[in-house]
Amino acid sequence: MRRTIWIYGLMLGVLVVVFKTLEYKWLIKDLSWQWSLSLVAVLFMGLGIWFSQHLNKAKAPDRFKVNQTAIDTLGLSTRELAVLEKLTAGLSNQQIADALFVSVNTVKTHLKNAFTKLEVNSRVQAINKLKALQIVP
Amino acid sequence: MRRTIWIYGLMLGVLVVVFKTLEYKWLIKDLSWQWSLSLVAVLFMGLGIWFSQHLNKAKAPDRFKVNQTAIDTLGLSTRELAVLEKLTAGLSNQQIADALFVSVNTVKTHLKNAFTKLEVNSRVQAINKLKALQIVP
DNA sequence: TTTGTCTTCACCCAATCGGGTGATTGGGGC
DNA sequence: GCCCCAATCACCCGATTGGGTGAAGACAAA
Repeated sequence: MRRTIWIYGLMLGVLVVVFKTLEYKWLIKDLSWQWSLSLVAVLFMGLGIWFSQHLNKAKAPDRFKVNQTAIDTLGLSTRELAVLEKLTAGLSNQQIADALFVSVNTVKTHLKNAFTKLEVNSRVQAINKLKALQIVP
Repeated sequence: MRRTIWIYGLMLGVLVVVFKTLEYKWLIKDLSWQWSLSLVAVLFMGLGIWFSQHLNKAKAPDRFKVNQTAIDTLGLSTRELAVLEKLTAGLSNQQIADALFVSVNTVKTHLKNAFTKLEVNSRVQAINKLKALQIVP
């Protein structure tokens, strides 16, 4: 939002410069009134499109925002989240254990507790719920 | 793309009308040169932003389009796809069997073949690959 | 200090899953 | 007619998973 304000401010500044330039007809002394006007119109329409695209692109690559509220209400711990993240990547319990430098039993415990908190009873259901709750991308 | 062309054509039409209006100063006879120019600039920048947003919104509702090409190159059959779809929903083999009115063994066979074609060896990996290939949402 | 939570690990057991082999049926194409 | 392939099902086996119980250390809060 602050970004938008800055951009509009900048646009107004540019506007002033262009007007001053046109006012004294430094560059366009040979151009007629209509032509200079259309130039300005096209220029600013282009700028509008460009800025809009830019703003959109800035927020469009729908970068994932973790839903911390959901994590808190579910009561998922740090370690449980780490295990779930690996789970989402398609790793087996043994692979998760290797990745996190813990025993398979530990991974199983974390997953058991996480499943209980998520109210699911399979890995795929867990993943679907995590995605639905915006806890993982 | 054709849509864009239409819009730009329309914009040019509006441009002409505005210029004619300004040329004869029907509405702005009391306005100074700078003010009318800034009016045009702001107006067209706004139009540019508006059109850009509009175009973006038109294509943004990223509704899912099945990647039939990927399905064909992988050689996934109709039944395999049906099973994979249920799999994605988080169903167990038995639940898939009940949903599709076939035996669990059949489901297992389809899944086995599908896994081979997808070059994966677990349900979660299969889901990840299917999503990456845009075969399921 | 006691309590509670998080993290770690172990053992057990039933259910499920992944993977292999083999067989039958029906439809389409040669 | 013959062949191929999708679809269906069966059986087997080892690996994995889901779920239960228990316990120990660490650490923060009461």
